[in-house]
Order: sequence, then C-alpha cells, then structure tokens
Amino acid sequence: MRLERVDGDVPDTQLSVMFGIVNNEGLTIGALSDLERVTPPSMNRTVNALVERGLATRSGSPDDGRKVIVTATDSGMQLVEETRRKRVAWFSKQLSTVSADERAALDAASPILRRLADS
Amino acid sequence: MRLERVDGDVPDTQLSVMFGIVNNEGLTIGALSDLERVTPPSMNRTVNALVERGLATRSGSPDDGRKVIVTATDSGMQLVEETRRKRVAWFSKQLSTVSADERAALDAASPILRRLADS
DNA sequence: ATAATTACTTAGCATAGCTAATTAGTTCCG
DNA sequence: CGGAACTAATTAGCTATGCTAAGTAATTAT
Repeated sequence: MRLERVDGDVPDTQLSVMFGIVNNEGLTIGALSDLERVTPPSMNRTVNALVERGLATRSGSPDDGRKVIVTATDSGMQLVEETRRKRVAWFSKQLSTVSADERAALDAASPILRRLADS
Repeated sequence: MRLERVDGDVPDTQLSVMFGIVNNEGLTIGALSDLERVTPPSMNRTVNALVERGLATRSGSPDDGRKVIVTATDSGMQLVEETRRKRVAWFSKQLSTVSADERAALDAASPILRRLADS
C-alpha cells in the first residue's frame, strides 16, 4: 500500500485553493468558490481532489450545518510553504535582472495596469 | 436539419488557431502545434472541432502526402474578421481611458515586461 | 409548522492538455 | 531497388477544469 503521495505536481487551480485555505482560516466551499471565481460545484470538485491527495480535509461548520469548512492538512501546509519559497526564489531571481531604472518604470506602470485589469 | 452553426461562442483555443490559419496560409497540423505550443494530438483534436463547426477544412499537402493543411472556410474568415473588429474596438476603448503620460509609462514598461516574459 | 431560501453535492456535458500506440508516407542506405 | 528508419497525423485513453440542471439537507422567514 502506498502512502498518500501528496505531490506529483498538483495543478495550479488546486494550488491556488491551498493558498486560499492556508492564508484565510475557516473558509467554506462557498467562500472558496467566491474567492476563486468559480461555481460551487466546480469548487466542490477541486476540494475533492485536494482531500484525495491528502492536502485538505472537510469539516462541518459549528454554526451552520449546511456549511463545510475546508482546512489544510500538515502535508498541505508544507506544500504551500515549499511552493511559496520556490516562488519567492524565482521572483527574486527575475528581479535581480532588472536595473533600478527599469524597476522604476515597472513601478510607474503597475497602478495603470492594475486599473485597466480591474476595469 | 440545422445549418452549420459556426458560432455559439468558439473557445479561445480554437479562435487562436483560426487567427493562425488566417494570418499564415498553408499551415499544417504540425506547424500549428508548434505555433500554439501544444502537442500534435492536441492540435489534431482542436482542428477536428474547427472542422465540425464549419470554420476550417483539412486538405492534403501536394508535396508531402503525410502532411495535412488546414484552411479557413468563408465562415471561418468572417469569424476572424468579426473577432478582430471587436478586439480592436475593445482595445481602443480601453486605450481611451489612458492619458498621454500613462501611455508613456506603459510604453516604457513594455520592453522590460517582454524581456522578462521571454526569459 | 410550512414555505422559501441557502449550501453543498451529484450527474452529466464540453474543452483542452498530455502520453502511448497506430497508420501511412518519405527518406536513407546498402 | 528494397527494406529500415524516420516523420506526420491520428486514435485511444487519462486528467483536470469549467459549466448547468437537479437533488438533499439545514436554516430562516412567515
């Protein structure tokens, strides 16, 4: 019998949900579907995948029996931390190729792009 | 019997291939899979979808009997033109909300972002 | 207490990516 | 020339993700 394998790449959608539940405690399926801008059935299935991988667990809400709270397991938290570490490393490396002037240009463009993206 | 319906949204992946075959004549499945950075089986299936929608046709290459050339139908060309028009309209509208200074900031950031994206 | 609403789930469809294996042409050599 | 090796496309089958429609269970409102 194989132990829960946990890794084996974990797709972006699933990783994103993992970051969600690690960064905000007590999220329900509904809250997650809002956060990820996906329908509840879609989120439900993604959570199933996370549970099957041993990255998260479901538990009922104490105040509302309909709600289901999704929590990261230890493996899940580890995965998130590792991923964060890798991302920071990647980003630092990218950033190190950017000069001070270039960095200033990016900083200037950033709020404009943000505004356009949100519009 | 219903006429080929042609539209009904057409997913982004398929639209992208349509732009590919309209902008470059005589593309084969292999050339398209390189262009879209996808494996040949994936491209093959996408082309199937386009043919089923009546947006493209397959035809054998004269010089190499293994190759298959994908060509846009009239409907396909119409769809591409319409889509291009809509995109230009959308982009113009977005651009109209950007001041000259902001535009300059975006222009300055653009090559830096390009470099990072390609790295 | 009954009706309406809300939260999650199940079922089923479509798209899209992949690898492995097959088929049919082309090219390369001995 | 003719078989071997290679190349292009295809088929088969798996995974993942999105959706809508419909069902179940719990809660809220009347």
